[in-house]
Amino acid sequence: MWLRPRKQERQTLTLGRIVAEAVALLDEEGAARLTMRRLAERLDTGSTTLYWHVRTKDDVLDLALDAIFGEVPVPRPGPWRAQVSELLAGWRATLLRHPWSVGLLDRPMMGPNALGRTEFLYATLAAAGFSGADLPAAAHSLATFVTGSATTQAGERGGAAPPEHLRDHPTLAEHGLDHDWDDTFTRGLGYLLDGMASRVTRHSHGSGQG
Amino acid sequence: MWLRPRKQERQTLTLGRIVAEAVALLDEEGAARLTMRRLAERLDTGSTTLYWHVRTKDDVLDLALDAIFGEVPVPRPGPWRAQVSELLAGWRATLLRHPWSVGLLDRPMMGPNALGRTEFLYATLAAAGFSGADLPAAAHSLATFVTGSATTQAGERGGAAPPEHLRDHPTLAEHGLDHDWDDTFTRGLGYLLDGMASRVTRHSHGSGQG
DNA sequence: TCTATTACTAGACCATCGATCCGGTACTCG
DNA sequence: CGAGTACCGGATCGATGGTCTAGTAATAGA
Repeated sequence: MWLRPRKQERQTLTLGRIVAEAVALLDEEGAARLTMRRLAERLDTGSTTLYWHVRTKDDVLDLALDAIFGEVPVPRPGPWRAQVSELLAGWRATLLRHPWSVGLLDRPMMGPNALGRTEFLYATLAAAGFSGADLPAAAHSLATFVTGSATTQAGERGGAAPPEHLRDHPTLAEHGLDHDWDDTFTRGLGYLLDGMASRVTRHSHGSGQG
Repeated sequence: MWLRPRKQERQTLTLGRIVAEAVALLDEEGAARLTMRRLAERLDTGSTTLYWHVRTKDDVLDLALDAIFGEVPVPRPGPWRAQVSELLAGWRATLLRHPWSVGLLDRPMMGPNALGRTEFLYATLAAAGFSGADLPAAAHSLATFVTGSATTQAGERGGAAPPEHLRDHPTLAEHGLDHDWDDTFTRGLGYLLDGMASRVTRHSHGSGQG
């Protein structure tokens, strides 16, 4: 009776609390150790209760993924190239801050936070002069570039390749092992933006088809 | 007695057969339904037996992923831009032909087939004039581009976003919903290669630092 | 021909997982 | 006060990844 916790002291379970705790658990222990039971335990409740707020475990993952997209700052107005660079840098930082996220990058990202950033990207590029087929191509190229880059970097951790394999791959062994990931990202993004910029300046009056 | 299968008729279990059957199972039913038991059943053996040839289920996945990389054709000699385009087109086609693969693209890809393609990419770019920090940057940009592009496309399947969400995202709604994935890929790769080409022609005598 | 060793197979089993059944509790509205 | 509703959770189900341990077929050595 007296041991029974008073309802008012105990925070009521909300979907927001579930998602926040899921992100914390994922950050601390990784995707493989996210369990409905463990998540419920951290929320001081039974695993069954979670299913009142959520339909499946996949829902939790979708929600958690979109939640961290909310951390990506949306740049203030400015030159389109600076805006894009800033958005992508923040995006990449968020993905790397939550390494479990890269394992979830398959699956449609249709949450409000993800859609908001994508909309910003589209709008920025449209304002910069991209139109027709160039607009989705440019937007997807950039989005693809961040997610792919973060995926590669986050997956690479844990030691280099065994020497036996690398003996047959001289160029790879010489340049590919340890390198500055930040520089690689910035430099690669530079290539992409350079190519995009030359396209938009040359074709600012319309969109090419081939 | 007579029902007992003769040993000679029954094919002996090899790691190669396991991997081949795993790829077939993944192709047919997807990653979620790959089970050691189900895989064993298809091979007409017990699930325990698989663990003699393989340490964990993750091993099977690593092996299967590298196996399909073996399907990616390595281009014959030619201009570097054509070689890169051909390699990436084949790479992308393979990933899309085995949609489960994009969910495995986190995790280090250190199998012989993956390393071989990466080595080819490095070597081609090195021969094209990329050096210093530009070499890993260019190679990673391209690898990142294919994997990210295939991931986005394979994950997007299954219907567009609910209209309620899209109402707040006009630019996205207008251009982003249905588009030609092949064209988007080719065009985006064009941006990237354009940017890379201008870099290598201008700096063919050395590598820049900024 | 007997025996020891090696390569391989598999049934029973364990802890754990996602998800559900069904019985509760507490608050609200009439 | 009584009925309805939003929320909670113990027990449980089927399935999973992986191990223990007992086995079998084939070969090598004497």
